[in-house]
Amino acid sequence: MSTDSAVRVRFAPSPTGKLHIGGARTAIYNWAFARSQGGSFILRIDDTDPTRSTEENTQIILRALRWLGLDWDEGPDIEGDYGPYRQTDCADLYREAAQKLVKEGKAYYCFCSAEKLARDREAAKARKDSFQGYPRTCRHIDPAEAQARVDAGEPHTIRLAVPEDRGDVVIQDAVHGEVVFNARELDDFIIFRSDGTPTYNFATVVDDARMKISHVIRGDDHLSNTPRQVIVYEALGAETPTFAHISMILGSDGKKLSKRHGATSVEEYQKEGYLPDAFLNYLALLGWSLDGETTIIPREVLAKSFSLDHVSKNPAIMDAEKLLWMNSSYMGEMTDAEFVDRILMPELTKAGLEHDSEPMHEREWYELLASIAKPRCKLSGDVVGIAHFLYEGDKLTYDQKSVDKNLAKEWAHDVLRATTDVLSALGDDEWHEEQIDRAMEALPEKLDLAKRKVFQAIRVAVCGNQVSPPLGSSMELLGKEQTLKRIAYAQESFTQTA
RNA sequence: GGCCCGUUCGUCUAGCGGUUUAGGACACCGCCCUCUCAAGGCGGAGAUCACGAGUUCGAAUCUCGUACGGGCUACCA
Repeated sequence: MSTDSAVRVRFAPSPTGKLHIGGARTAIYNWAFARSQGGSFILRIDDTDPTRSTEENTQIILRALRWLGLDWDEGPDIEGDYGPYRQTDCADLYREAAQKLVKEGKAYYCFCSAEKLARDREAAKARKDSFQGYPRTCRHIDPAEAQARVDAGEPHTIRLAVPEDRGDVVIQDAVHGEVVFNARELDDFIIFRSDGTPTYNFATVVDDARMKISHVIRGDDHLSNTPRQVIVYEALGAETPTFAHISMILGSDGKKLSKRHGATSVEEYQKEGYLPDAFLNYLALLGWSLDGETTIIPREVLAKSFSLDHVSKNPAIMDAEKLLWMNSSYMGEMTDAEFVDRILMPELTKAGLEHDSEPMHEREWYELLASIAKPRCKLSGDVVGIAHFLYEGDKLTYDQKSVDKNLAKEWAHDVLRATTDVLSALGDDEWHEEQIDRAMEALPEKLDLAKRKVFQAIRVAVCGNQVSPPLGSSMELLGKEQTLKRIAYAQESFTQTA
């Protein structure tokens, strides 16, 4: 535990791929923890592996984090007092730190080749030895001799000398509680590769210590690495932070999340039409709960009330259905105006139905459309399918099945004729949802037909499908002229005149 | 192989020794609303709390073991 009271947490992705769901949740927890504690959230790019890290991935990750609405206080693009914020810019720092440890006898040069080590490991495995790690061969080489071999250019790595008498490494994990490891089970692990680059367990600790990180919140896969890192902190003479290891996210079959489970990257969810707030809410709840009752948790509440002791220990299976529900729920909570600006216009424009420069209708028209589209959308793009019939003009596509079932009937002709009569009687200033509905109200009785028959016939005539938004509002949106035109066309083309 | 972690309705979870006939959410089913589709309202079904011992007057909650799943054991992160 840090004596420095300032809470500083970091999210440190390696840009070896896009930001996946698990990483996103780790970022969310770090961010929410920082915000709830009034601390700092730091973004660091852990790109020590030059062969797999790319600048493109870094940008994708940054973009995904911004989309999620996670703002960081220090990072590669926001210089703070603890830079650099990319590990590739820290090469000298790691080298100096490692050499200092060698000088102090806390680390040593190892000349064993990777091939030999692999062979030894295989042999130990074959013998079923209980200890299959590094036998500390080079630990006992005289320092002067080792230095001479290094100076002569002999390939070498640097290994940390785990203190013989270290005993138990006890970790007070904020989500798991006390976890005990025996230092004897730890190898003298490599902290510097023969190519002169630091390994993960070394680089992160150097950086976390340098950046005064107070809480390390990361995936469960690092729990077993933690004792190694604690040893590094101790060798460095740095204070160990509080650790919090969060569980993994699994696919629907309980296996590790992969492509065959569908979308795995944040980018894909964005493209599929999920709202950042809904996505954030869903992910936050996957392994954390506010009180066990509340499911809709706005980001401000998350940023205020997140706490590590409500983080669950067990792995969570990603539930796409619930995410979808969450998304529709967030859309439903928007005001019509918000829905128009954030969903409707962008989607209609993307679909080529509207153009940025000049909207085809008045603002009220879009807000009315928003009010009927909202409860019918699960994903942003769904509005296009709902609104499409309004943009088809005279070239409405009629669904054949709907026509067969509702228009190609003996009653349909009369229904449409009677509808035309009552609607024509409405003045232009009366062309509103309520008036339209009222005008058509008496039709079933007048025609002595079931409501369902009557309105479904009208629906198909006007919307082209037996499934559509409510008739009154649909007609209002369509306009009197277009509505009557469609009815006339349908009557002529599909109905049977006895 | 060794070490470490996890195990409450199908899924996410509440639960921190008695208030529990184990609560909520998604999904599912039914009813209501209704001109279709949604949304909404009401209700239902669904968990021998992985299993087995122990501690205790009392255990989903504490301890130990077993099983199953996962992680680490790399010159990956």
